[in-house]
Amino acid sequence: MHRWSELFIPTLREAPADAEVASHKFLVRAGYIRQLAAGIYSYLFLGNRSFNKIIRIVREEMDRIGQEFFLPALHPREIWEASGRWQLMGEHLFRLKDRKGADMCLGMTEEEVMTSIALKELRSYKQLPQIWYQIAPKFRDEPRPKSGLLRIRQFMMKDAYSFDIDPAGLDVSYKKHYETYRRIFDRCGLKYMVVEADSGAMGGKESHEFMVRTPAGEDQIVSCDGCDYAANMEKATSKLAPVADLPPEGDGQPLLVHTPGMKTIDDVAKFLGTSTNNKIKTLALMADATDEAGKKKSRPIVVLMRGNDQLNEAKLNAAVVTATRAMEESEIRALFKSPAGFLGPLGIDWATEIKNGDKPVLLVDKALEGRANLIAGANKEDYHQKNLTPGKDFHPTAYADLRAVTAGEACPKCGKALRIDTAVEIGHIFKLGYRYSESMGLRVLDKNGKEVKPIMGSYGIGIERILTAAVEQGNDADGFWLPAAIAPFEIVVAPVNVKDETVRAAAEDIAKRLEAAGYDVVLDDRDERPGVKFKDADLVGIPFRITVGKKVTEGTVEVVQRSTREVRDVRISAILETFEELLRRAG
RNA sequence: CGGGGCGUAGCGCAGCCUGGUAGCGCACCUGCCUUGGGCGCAGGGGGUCGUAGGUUCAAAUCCUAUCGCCCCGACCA
Repeated sequence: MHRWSELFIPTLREAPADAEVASHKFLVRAGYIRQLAAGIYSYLFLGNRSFNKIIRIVREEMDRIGQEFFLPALHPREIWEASGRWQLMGEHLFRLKDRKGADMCLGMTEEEVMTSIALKELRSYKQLPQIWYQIAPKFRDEPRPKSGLLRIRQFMMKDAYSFDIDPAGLDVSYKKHYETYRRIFDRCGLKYMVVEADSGAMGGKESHEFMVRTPAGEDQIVSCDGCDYAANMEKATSKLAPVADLPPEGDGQPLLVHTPGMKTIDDVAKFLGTSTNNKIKTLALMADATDEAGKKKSRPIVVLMRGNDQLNEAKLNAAVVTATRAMEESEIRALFKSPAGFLGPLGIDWATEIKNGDKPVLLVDKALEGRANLIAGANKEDYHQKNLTPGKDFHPTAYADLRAVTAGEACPKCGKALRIDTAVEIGHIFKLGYRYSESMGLRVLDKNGKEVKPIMGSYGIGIERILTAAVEQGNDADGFWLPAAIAPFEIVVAPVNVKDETVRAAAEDIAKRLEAAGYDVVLDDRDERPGVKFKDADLVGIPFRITVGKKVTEGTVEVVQRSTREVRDVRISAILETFEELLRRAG
């Protein structure tokens, strides 16, 4: 039996000054965690108990679809070199040397190790499909660890990898994970959304993120209350209200207009008496790269958008497959022959495709596709152009969805108003495709004895993010409450006065019986005043409290539900039935 | 990496401007008292003032460097 008086549960009255978000404050105050360094935390008794319960759920569900491995955290450089990520990951990868001077790194994810096992061992289509997973620490040298356990440098991750003979097989493995993830997060008692996501630098096609809404989160999620549409901002779209085009002026050819000193979209629209949505916003960006010879070369990326739309950088990065930065004044003048404020698409020899070629890229947001008689800068100080029609007066390298969705716009599925929330990502599944089997040379023989590349999927769950999200999801001024399935204890039994023998014995008896019935119980047998015990019980995340007080003489105790603070008097003789109802049936 | 803030006892803070040998609350220890929401009284222990160097008779305090932590941004499989 767990007796509080013998346990190390260092609760604090005050949160550390450097904690900002609720989960950080409370996990420290409740004695779950202590910080060792930026983004590195120790889990104490309560934290570790909760952690292990989460892991057990993840393991039970993953065992239904896959096989658990345990892979090294310490990796040789070679396998990362082979996948191309020794370079790609840059400073994010923790690197070190062994005594012989050989380069090593700490695993930030395990595609390389899993694939290297697969490539040595998998020979035949008969061995596929495979789903291999592990639950193990991951290391990422984050430029800015933050918000307690939300973004840390060492964390526990369940990572799984699937190998299939063909895309149809991958669809099956993907779906299995999708369903398994739902079961895991349901069992963990989280309220979450599944959103369409950008697959990021990992490549691949289909991708879903499992998100929990909380102001502490780092991701922006667009969702619809009217239907099941939900997507990451990086991917979200909306049904835009149509904008009336201006009538052509004069002969309909591009028309130079004098706009002295009018540099901003608003200035120009007001000056010309039109809506900002008939004005083109021209964004001058630059993509830096190094060529084979190691020489730096930059390629201009110019983006055109509706006047009052905002660019979503993740969408842009996905479209051009590289990071971009704003152009410097000198670069603007070199390309446009004009100062900023009067930029436009005319008079520049744009590339005809994004890939290859050194010519500047003109990307036009889809919201401008099919529009006519727009207004843009004339690439001449104090002048703009009217009557500009994309495809007629200038030719975009490509059209792409680049605009950031804003709250209140119409859902692309059902048309209701979209909402935008911040959320924390607790899981991510995506179809990797052939990236690693390609780069690392994974091949098996198919039915016809022909060598084929298996297709892979990759699936991750952040263990501490489940805990963090649960705390963010259930807390108040006094502390937090975890779903019973992941709480360190389900019930705390609090005798109001341990010096009162009747009370003490009754509490002891109740705790024993509940424990015998299979509940995780802690008996707060400390010789403390009731207030101290109640405050601690409220703080530490245990979903139920049994208060054993004077009413024991009448055969009654109080059962308090932490989340609602609902109190009910329960006959001691009926205590097991009560929790049967409260915990077992509630799941 | 750019911008900002902070390092003084386990936690929260004051002292620094104007240099004079470190203080408050909570926590902790002992005793008494109390027992349905962090009780009361009395006594007590604990600090290289992040680190290094400098100025000075004297540095938590002034100067320089450095390390660490937090926040905003950039970044984020």
